[in-house]
Amino acid sequence: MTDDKTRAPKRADAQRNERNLLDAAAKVFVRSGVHAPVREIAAEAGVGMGTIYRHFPTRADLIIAVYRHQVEACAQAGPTLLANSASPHAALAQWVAMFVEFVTTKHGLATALRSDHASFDALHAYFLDRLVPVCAQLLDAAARAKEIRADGDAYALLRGVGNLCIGAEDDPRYDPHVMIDLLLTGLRRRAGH
Amino acid sequence: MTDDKTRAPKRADAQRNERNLLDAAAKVFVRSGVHAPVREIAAEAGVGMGTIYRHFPTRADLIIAVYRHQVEACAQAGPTLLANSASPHAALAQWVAMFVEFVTTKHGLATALRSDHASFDALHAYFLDRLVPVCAQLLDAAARAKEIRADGDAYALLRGVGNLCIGAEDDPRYDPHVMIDLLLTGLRRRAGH
DNA sequence: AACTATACGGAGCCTCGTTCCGTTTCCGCA
DNA sequence: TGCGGAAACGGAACGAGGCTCCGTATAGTT
Repeated sequence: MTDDKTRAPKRADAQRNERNLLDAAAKVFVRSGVHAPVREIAAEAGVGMGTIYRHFPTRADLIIAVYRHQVEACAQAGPTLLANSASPHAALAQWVAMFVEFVTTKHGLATALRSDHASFDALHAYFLDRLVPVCAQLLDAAARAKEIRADGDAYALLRGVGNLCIGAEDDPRYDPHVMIDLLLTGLRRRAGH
Repeated sequence: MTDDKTRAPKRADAQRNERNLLDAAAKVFVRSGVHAPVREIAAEAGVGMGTIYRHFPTRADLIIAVYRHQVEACAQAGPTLLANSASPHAALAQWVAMFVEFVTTKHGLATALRSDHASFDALHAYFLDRLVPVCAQLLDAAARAKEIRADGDAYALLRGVGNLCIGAEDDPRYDPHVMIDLLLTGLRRRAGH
């Protein structure tokens, strides 16, 4: 699926700069959050701003590149958890917790995921494309095991959980885990039904 | 509680401008959302920008002033619903629905409520100060009626519900009501416990 | 070594928030 | 009625940040 050999091998300096940029961005995201000024990232990497925009036309592209590994890991954890957990619902809960951990750990990622600004469309699309199927699989398994209602919607659930993570880091009074537990509990089939 | 007579009656033109500004802001918020440029609001009202900042030092102040009526209505609806509903949980659900309706109806209000930007602190504070006690009262009544778990936290619930409303208007695939139902269901005491 | 496609850097333009201050307007008082 | 000064006004101007554009530098090729 990737394009290692497909077309136009990049020049050596371009490849080097791309790596530098990724490292620099990762560092800056930790320091100043995902919304750090473009200039700051360029400075950290020691390149001009033209370079940053050439490699990553939108901020979303850069964020995606920086966090790709973790998103992939999260996606792959789905089936693994399903195989190794006591029940599908437990797997779902663990997987959601993993997602929450990831999202809340990065300054402002949750907010960026929900930004309405057009330039973040690619970010939404990537996260959703990659994770909704995994979530759907977990939901499905839990539904088949009669542990949850059958009408769970993976897309909405992921959106909801992502939303619930917003503001987690700068508000000690608000703990998204509690709300997310409530959500997953609500999803559960009642004993009597 | 208001300061009609308390101090320094404003000049007639100042009062007039404040009204104009409120009307203009309301109109602009509908047209362009709560994040519309300050210049646009000033232009709509036919005043300079200095004027807008003099009356409403921060955007939050303006938003609060524009929506004060509705927030008050929402706050007052709490006790009324409690008195007139079949059960406290039903009242809670209705009240939350009312809040959701209000928040999702205004372009970007939900997002603004969760913006981490310092200038919106007043907005958070106002909404929370006004509505958390009402929510707590409903939660309390429901807990006393043994309809829900006793550990419900009004602050967290309101935050969570507000968060779940984010992105409702520009994503037809995401319906906050479903997620909020799940949340309230999760809050419910299980039959067996 | 010469040549050219690539890539680079950062000045510059744009939008938007916010401030500042010279000008205008209101209104109590003589 | 006319004046003086406090209260308001308006918008130019400044700073911060996003994004573009193009003259310059260089890797890779012949």
